[in-house]
Amino acid sequence: MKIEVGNINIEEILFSGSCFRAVKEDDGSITNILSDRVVNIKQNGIYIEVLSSNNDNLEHVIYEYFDLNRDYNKINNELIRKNKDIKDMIDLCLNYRILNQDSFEMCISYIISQNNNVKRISNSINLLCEKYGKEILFNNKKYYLFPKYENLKNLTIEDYRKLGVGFRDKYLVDFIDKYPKLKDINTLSTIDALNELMKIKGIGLKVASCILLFGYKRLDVFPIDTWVKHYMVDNYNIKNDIKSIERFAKENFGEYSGLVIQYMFHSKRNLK
DNA sequence: TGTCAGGTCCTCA
DNA sequence: TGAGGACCTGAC
Repeated sequence: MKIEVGNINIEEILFSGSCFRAVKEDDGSITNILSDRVVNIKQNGIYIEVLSSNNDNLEHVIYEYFDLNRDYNKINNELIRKNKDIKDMIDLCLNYRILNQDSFEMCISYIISQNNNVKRISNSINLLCEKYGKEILFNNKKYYLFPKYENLKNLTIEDYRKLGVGFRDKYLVDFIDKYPKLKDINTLSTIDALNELMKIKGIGLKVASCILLFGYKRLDVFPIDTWVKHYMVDNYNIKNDIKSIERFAKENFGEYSGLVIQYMFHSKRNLK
């Protein structure tokens, strides 16, 4: 299916660090696993050619996943109007979008991500999917969907340890244990949603912020990791502590703080 | 061989 | 209340 996506760069978005399962193929296309299907995407200018294991509602699914219904031009103009000094950075990110990923998958992925590297995070997630996710045959190859709560509810610490998640095994057990009792995050304010997620062992402010940003479309969170800390201290001359950085982001970027942090990553990559 | 990785928890002062 | 060490393990 051919879909017009406009001025975005699929490869840069999928490999920007928030998606752990996309794979680049020899022909330049990218295969990725969404919550209910496998997709293979090849970009040609403002169009993408999508092959999928499931064609139901495919255009809508792609639009949602790449956040194509949101008016980024409007947001960018608003950000630049308030902060003229970030125009150059935003100009490097006009082809970037925040992915809308499955919230359950984001919770588990970002619990695994703490104090970890991307390669190892991907390995653990792929192992988890292979063992407990639904098998899908696509292009004569086996793929595995991310497991559902029901597939994981009886797993033990030892089961997780076998996936190479290390000390995060007990965090995953605690998450699955508390998951059915969690309040509906979509009905909560961002502050309440952060606090609700942080009731789970192994979810601190950074992981909770990432979950809200990539799993719940909340652009007003600011996931501050060591990298963002360095960037903010170097570029904005702020004190090197989370509270100062948080205050600065809130005052300057407001409801789009999370998006601006992603722009910081993305522009830095584009400058390299 | 040692350090580090897109943090969080726990202990102790 | 906050500073600092411990934590799995594979990549570099």
